[in-house]
Amino acid sequence: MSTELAKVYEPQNIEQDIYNRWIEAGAFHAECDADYDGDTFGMVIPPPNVTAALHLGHALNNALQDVLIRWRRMQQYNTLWMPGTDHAGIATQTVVEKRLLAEEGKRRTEYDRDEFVARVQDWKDEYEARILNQLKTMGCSCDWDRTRFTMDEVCAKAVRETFFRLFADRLIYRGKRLVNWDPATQTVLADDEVEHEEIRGHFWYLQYPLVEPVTLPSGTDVLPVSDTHGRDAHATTITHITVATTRPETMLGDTAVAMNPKDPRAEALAGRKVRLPIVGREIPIIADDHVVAPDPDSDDEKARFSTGFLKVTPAHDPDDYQIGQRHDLPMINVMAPDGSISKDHGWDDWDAIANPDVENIIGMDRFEAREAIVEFFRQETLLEDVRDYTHQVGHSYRSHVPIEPYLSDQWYVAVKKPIADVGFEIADFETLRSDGTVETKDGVEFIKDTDVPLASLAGLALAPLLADRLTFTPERYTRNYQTWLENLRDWPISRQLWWGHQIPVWSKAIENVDDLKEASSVFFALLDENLSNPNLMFTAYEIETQMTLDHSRMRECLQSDKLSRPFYAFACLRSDCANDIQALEAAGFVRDPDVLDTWFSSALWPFSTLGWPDETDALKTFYPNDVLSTAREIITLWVSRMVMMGQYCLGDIPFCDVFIHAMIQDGEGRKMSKSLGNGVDPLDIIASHGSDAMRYTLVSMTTQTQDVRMPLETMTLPDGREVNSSPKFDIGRNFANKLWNAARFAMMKLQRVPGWDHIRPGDSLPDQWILSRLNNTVRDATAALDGYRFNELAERLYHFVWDDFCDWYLEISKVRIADGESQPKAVVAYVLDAILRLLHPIMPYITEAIWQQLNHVVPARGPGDIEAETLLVTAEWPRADGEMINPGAEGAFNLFADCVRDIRNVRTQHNVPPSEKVSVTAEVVEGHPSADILRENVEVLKALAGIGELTISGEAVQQPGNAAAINVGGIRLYVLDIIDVEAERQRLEKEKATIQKGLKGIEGKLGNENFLNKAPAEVVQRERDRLDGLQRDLGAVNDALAALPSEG
RNA sequence: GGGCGUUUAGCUCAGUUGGCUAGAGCGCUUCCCUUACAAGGAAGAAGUCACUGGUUCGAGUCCAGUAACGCCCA
Repeated sequence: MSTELAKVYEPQNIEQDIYNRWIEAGAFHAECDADYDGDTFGMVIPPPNVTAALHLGHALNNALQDVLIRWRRMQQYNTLWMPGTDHAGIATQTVVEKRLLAEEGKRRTEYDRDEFVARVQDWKDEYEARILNQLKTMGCSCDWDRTRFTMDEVCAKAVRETFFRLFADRLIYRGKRLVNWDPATQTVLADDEVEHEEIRGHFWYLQYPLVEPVTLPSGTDVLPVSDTHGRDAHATTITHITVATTRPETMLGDTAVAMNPKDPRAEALAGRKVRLPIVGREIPIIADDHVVAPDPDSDDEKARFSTGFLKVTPAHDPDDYQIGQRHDLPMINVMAPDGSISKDHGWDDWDAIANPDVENIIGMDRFEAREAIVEFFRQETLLEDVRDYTHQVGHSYRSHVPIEPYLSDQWYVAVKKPIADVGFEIADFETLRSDGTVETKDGVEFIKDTDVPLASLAGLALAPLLADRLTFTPERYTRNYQTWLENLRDWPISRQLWWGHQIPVWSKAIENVDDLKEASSVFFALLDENLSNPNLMFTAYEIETQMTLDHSRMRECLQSDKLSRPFYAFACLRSDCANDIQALEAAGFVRDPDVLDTWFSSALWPFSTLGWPDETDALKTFYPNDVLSTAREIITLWVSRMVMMGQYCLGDIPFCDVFIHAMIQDGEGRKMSKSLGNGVDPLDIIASHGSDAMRYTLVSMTTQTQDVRMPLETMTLPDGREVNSSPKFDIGRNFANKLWNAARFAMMKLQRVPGWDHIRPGDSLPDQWILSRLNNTVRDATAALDGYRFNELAERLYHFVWDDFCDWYLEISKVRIADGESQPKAVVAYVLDAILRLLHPIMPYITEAIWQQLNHVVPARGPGDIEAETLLVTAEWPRADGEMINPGAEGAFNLFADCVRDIRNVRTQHNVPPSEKVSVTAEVVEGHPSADILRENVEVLKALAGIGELTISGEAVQQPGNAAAINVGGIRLYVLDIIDVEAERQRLEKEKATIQKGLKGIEGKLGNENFLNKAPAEVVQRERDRLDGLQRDLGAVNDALAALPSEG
């Protein structure tokens, strides 16, 4: 490295080299020793999806994490920041499918599974490399040797083990349920993968003819749907009823019409039948409390639109599903997985009802079918009305198409089922019991006021929060987490995808005794004489009742050789033991083709990455971790499940602090996204501004709010590309440049630096002051980090460096060094040293670069004259020395600085060019500290304020004519030979007005009896002191005004 | 419908337990290419702290309500 620093900071020249040095030094690598008993600090990276390269949100989150880990590393903790990526099942599969379709014109189903997965693997390899490179470019100090991927062998083992344990604990079951189905990607989605969007749709009012006309008793009028229809209110015989629906296409699967039992018409109508148009199916009218009675004046929108009759489609609507369960209605599924109308997926009465009208609709897409059906009703004059209706419709968070409630077999995790044996002492349980936040119902402990059993997966996740062991910053997110868990439903974990962890369950339909025999032979073959096999777990699911058979029942069936009802037999394997698989498959068992929800593997991330279920040293050293930093939208999807699984698998929470960072929006408050074209690529910012500048800006923007806006502008990179950027990043770039130049200047001056032990900073006001400021800064910066107050950290350091160090201390040092003093050199070296340490977590590259140079120039600096550490990355974080915090010196220095500022102000007001020296007479009060302050810093004052002649007088001075008078805390300064009397008068009048404004406020307070009586004495005293000061200032201004030569 | 957030200078935002003559960065005005830095220096202008009430000696800060915008959940 050259001894000279470039004039302008050019990050591109140094970042790569410095990163390599850190890697070579192994600075990011955590040594794991199970016996290590020092402080550890661990974090896992929220594994970025391999779907796409990182965006600015990632840059923010990872910058914050890097700040934390670097800070703790400097505090000499044994630190681990675990890196890696997430396979992001549905998302990645979707983008790869799109690419294959675009580039090769082939659909997924035209490949076989292995072939397709290999293509996704290629994509993953490409993006994983890109992502890791992005992180490294940003300066992230992850332990790269440990980089994991949610589908690699280590993580897969943890997934497998967890699945097996859950399965063995009867917490995983298979069920036919109405799920959130994405017809585009053709997979089930969890509730939280569904986004609700406001849609302008319609309510269609469809008439269903009654099989026989019904006469209503008088006084039970059919309420008109709309006034324009002017139905005869006295009619008592009706031939049809009218249902209102937003999804007419589902009528093909209607199996009832429901009405509220309190509806006056219900008595006459319930139990009657209607004939479903198109389909011809006869379906009953039933009474169910769920139905909302019509009320045109209601606040409830549903009531305003309701006719009182609800078409019931149990296979295509969650509410209808519930009604169907209550009334034992048939479930008729009229759709194929792609959302088209189909007779082949559970349309049980097809043979009975098939007719040309309905056959015509088969094969149509659901939206096409909707139009066709509406048209049919219109043609048949059965369409009574169409009304506009704006409502929330669930959309897939991946494909963005409307979700279809769809009946299908899925695997679930039972989140509120009591766990027979948790297997660990959960510390939180005892805390909650003694808090009284546990109540026992029917022998089961519940978390108070919830239906969450303490010893359930939801309970395990909730307990540490309620016991205050898990905390969120900002605190308000606690509630998100809590309410979500309290209202949690079972977690559907199977996904109809190829990219992911394939479910380790083999199944076989047991329909007759031969099946049973075949199955039992393989069961017994795989069990040992104790009827056990640690690698194997059986369970079963009765097809008719949809009930999971318990273990003893199954064994009964097996041993009795009798089969009362058909069922599915399931075998879960803990590992892919070839022997077991072979035996199962030979007996007709087939492995479930589905894969697990991505979040299942993400939930294990904090310990799967550490090698669990093996008892590795890494696990012993770093589990539990300390902090998780992430975005708020995955608190439920991810954070809660990590806690759940950490507790379930290891008996402890994976981290105790969760920091939720803000979402970066564009200048208009919109989410950044590719489709809007308002995304920002971190690498572009790094290319133009440098990594440190980007990091500094992001950190300084991190307040406790939910969103931050980033006004965008287009920028041209050196390579000519036009990219999105933001003027905000200039903040960081300018600051980096300032620091660079300050260091450059300092090091130009740092020859023959005296040892710290040979200087006496206590003798010099500027030295005392800067050291006091420094130690305040160290204290505040550390406290800010402790409290995750990132913006405070950034701003505190900014102002210390720029204002205190550069604008004042260095400027003063120039004068003193020129004057032959060497002491400021030692102080500069020491303060710069501390600045580099303090800024390193935010701006690692530039600080390390300067550090290397400083080590070269002044290897030992600061108290003790100890040689500084070779690398800043592992150097020690400064500790605040309370002895050096000196409010007296700070006050004195402020007085001095005010003198400088006021003289400069006067110069500007009177248009004195910077090059021109002025003469100043200062009148001080002998014996007052201010007298010494001026006398001891004469040369500095002269230089900073551009003074030629400076006279300091302890005697009262007659205000010279042609002089501007300044009053600073008891010092009177006369700037001589100021010629512009009018400008001076204006300046003084303005000052007077300011003083009077202040006086008015204070006098108001002090004139208020209540203030004097009720406000704390110290506040009253402070006001009195301020009053004195202002009155003195006012007197001085008045004197000065009086002394001005009269006009003309 | 339930929950949360935001509303402070032209823009982006700070403002800890109420004590404020309300701050920062950018932008703006004036001067300065002064031997670290023009990505800089010096000086300056700029705000009924969304609105309405209340509590208090005292409210940007606490409470209640209103409005606008945004996010999450159902």
